[in-house]
Amino acid sequence: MPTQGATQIRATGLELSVRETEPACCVPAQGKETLLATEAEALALRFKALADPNRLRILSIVSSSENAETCVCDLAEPLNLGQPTVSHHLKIMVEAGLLNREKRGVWAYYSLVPGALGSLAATLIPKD
Amino acid sequence: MPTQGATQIRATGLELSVRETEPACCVPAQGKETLLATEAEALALRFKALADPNRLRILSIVSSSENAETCVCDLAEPLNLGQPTVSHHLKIMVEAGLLNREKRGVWAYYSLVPGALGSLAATLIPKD
DNA sequence: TCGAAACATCGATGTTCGTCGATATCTAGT
DNA sequence: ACTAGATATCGACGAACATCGATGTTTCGA
Repeated sequence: MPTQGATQIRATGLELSVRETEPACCVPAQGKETLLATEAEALALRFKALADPNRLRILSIVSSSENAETCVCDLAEPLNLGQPTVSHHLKIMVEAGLLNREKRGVWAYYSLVPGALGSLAATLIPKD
Repeated sequence: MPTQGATQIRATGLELSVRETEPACCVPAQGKETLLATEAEALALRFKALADPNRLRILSIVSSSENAETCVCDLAEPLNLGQPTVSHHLKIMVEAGLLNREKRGVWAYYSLVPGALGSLAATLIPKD
């Protein structure tokens, strides 16, 4: 249950009963739309893909590899992780749209989705 | 041990007779430093602060507020969250270096740390 | 056709996380 | 000092997560 005081001020929209005694806290964003819940959820999904140390290192390895292509066996060893764990992390980043997966023969090659990290970064800078 | 290092590890006395027939998989990054575990952990901590829908909406509200300052009571209602939950999210983002907290009287005002989001975004762009 | 290798998927487990209610702390005004 | 309001902290609970071992799937070579 929310408290009453601030709610009334908000409901009426402007500063009617509040005199100079109040420093006008709890006056929310002027009706402007904030991030919708659905967009926030989608964005959070992509940041969640970056919110793990091992996934960041995977990205680092993939992006610095020779042809910008890496297979699972290249990752498990330097990260000290089991192969199923690496596959799991890769899947998360593929589903987040950060990595491409291409299967050639027995191997699966992973590469950065061009511009994916850039567009994510663009959502962070306030300028528009 | 960069270039050939992992190859001999994988060999283990069996098949190192691979010639031009193989596309040379499992040849890891040639000596290129990947993200150290400690840096990855620190970076992941900051991305973790962005990996929640409600925290992203809090950032959106804070950054679009009039004076770029918001108090807790401005956030609890539009997000449909309890006050303790909002305080908890704010604390996480303050500890991640994304938000400033300034207490004036009874209220606590939160604002963006200038450049914090920008520097985080900078870690995402491949940057050549 | 069989077996080996690379990778994905499944099931389980211990940990972290988001949320809430209750409570503590801190401040301003009476 | 006392009270009321804003915020922080605490303890608990359910959901989500990272990791692992075991197993399934696919591909290639013998």
